[in-house]
Amino acid sequence: MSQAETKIKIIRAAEELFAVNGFHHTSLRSITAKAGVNLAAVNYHFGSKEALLEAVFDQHLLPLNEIRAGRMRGVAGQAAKNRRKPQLEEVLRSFIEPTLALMLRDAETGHFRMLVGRSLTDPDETVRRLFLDKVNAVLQQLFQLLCLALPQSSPASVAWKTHFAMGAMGHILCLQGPAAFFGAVEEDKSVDEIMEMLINFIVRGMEA
Amino acid sequence: MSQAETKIKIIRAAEELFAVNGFHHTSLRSITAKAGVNLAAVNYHFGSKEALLEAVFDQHLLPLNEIRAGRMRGVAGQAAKNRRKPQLEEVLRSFIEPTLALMLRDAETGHFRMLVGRSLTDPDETVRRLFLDKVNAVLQQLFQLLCLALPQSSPASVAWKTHFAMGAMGHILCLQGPAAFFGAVEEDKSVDEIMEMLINFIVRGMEA
DNA sequence: AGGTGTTTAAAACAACTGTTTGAAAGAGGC
DNA sequence: GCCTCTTTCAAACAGTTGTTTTAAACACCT
Repeated sequence: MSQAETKIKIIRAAEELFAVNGFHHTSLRSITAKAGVNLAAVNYHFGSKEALLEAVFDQHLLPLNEIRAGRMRGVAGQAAKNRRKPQLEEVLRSFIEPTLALMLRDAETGHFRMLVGRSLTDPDETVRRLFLDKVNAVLQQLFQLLCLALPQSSPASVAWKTHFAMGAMGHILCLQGPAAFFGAVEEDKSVDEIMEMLINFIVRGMEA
Repeated sequence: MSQAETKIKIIRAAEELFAVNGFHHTSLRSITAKAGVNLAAVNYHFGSKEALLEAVFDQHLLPLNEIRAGRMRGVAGQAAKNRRKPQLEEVLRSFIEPTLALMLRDAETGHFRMLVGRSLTDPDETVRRLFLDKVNAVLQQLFQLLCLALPQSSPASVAWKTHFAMGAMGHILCLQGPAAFFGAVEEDKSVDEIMEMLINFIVRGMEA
């Protein structure tokens, strides 16, 4: 088995187990068993359990950050060229659409969705820091753009509204399988419908 | 030392450590060390670590649930008496105000705030279930009331909007200390200002 | 083929976990 | 005083964790 194969098998297994059981609740033994590799392979290929988590993050987050940053630059550029402020909905779409497209649309990354949702508020400081460092730059970019889109709001207000928005988005990423929290009523919505509802919810909320 | 004293000292120490480090990252040894009691005291007085977590939840959640349920019944009763639908903002206030009043106002329970915020999406199924079982009834009550307040929305839509709202509220409960995420701009807001912003955000979002 | 560097394998390591034990100390009634 | 019940204590238990170690297997080049 080639080096790349083993690493990929480990990452795949780790992604699922980290997402479902959490980082700390997942043992290297369960990862390597699921991946069909030897226990020592993780430390050989990645160095440590924590470095493995970082590899899982990077695999999806690095490309996603590229896309989000690109779209946000596009929105900012268009606004600057036309000498007007960026549209609130445009700004939010440039961040949310790529995020949820990756997280919700693709069945393959369904597990990664939960991992991201929980990493925002993981009880473990290590996990939180690792994740936040990966997305900090793009979050700052989003905040700057929102300040331009909402010139009548103070930066402090925009900051809190951004927190509300992140909370709303992050929470639905955490939901397990068919989310039957309030009866079974949530199920009869498509992913796109949910995303449109979320964007609408946040736009109206931020305009307030 | 009386039995009650020891139990209270353990609960206090556990509340803080569970909130800051998470349930699984907190060892019984660190709890008993902080509380100044013997290691075996937890299992003697509570039976298990999990039962201790439940005791921490109950101490704050049982009274809080009473208050929330009472206020929501009040709103529902007034609406029924006047033969009109309940006001959306009234409904949300009856749930959010008691919650945030307990969580944010009281410095003593600042730790419990984080514990609640994280329990909603804790990676550990045990913690999540334990918490959700404690708040499930009042969440269902909230959902029913929101359906009445938003008759033009389908139950499925209301369910998702409720998820968004819970996410926004839960997320700000998780924030650590002075939340300096986007510069240091979040700090110059009082707790009441934040709560009003949050209610406003959710009301507008749900009306959409 | 032979040698070289990389990858796997099983076992052991040291540290930590929640829980249990059995004896010691304490409290309260008579 | 003594007796009984409750509470504390230090020690040990059994299990799991991430990480190392040492040797074997493999792949690849000359």
